Amino acid sequence: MKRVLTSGFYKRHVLEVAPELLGKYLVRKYRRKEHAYRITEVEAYDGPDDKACHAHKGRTKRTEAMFAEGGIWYVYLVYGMYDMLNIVTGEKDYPAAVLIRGVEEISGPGRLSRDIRISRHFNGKKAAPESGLWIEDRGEKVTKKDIQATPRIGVAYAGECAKWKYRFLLKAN
DNA sequence: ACGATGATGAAC
DNA sequence: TTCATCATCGTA
Repeated sequence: MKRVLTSGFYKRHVLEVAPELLGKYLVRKYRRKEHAYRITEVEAYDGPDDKACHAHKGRTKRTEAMFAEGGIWYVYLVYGMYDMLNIVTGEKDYPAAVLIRGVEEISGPGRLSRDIRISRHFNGKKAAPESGLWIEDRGEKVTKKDIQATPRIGVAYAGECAKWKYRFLLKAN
């Protein structure tokens, strides 16, 4: 059973959406072929009070996509080299998103976007088959005890927020 | 352990 | 317009 996730799934609180993305499939259509990757690691970025969230300083040109309603991509460049892939969550005008940090067989968000040919041209696009990049539920059941929560990576600058357990991983079998 | 590499936002 | 900063990776 395959079901494409639609805006109803994404238009909820980011902390509800993030762990549910584990075990779902990121699907990339490229040159008429579909490639699916099982999501194993995500991080939540939640609104203006989260100092690790780009939008905590306010609405800017870069973060504009984060303020859209849930279900669109937010992609941006980091360290001058790598594009980070995020899916926006929640209602319009509330900035929150989930960073897709790892999928099976590919480690690291920088390699992920490079290997499956994602770049900033997806920024602001909808997560749907028409855009060539979306997420599917393939019927896998993931329960709370399959999931581990830890602090986020690479956000030491965020003070207190750096300690929040907003990173979710599938435990190894 | 560290350099590559460039957009971003804030300060001057 | 200049500067420090950065949600990373590959080579050492």
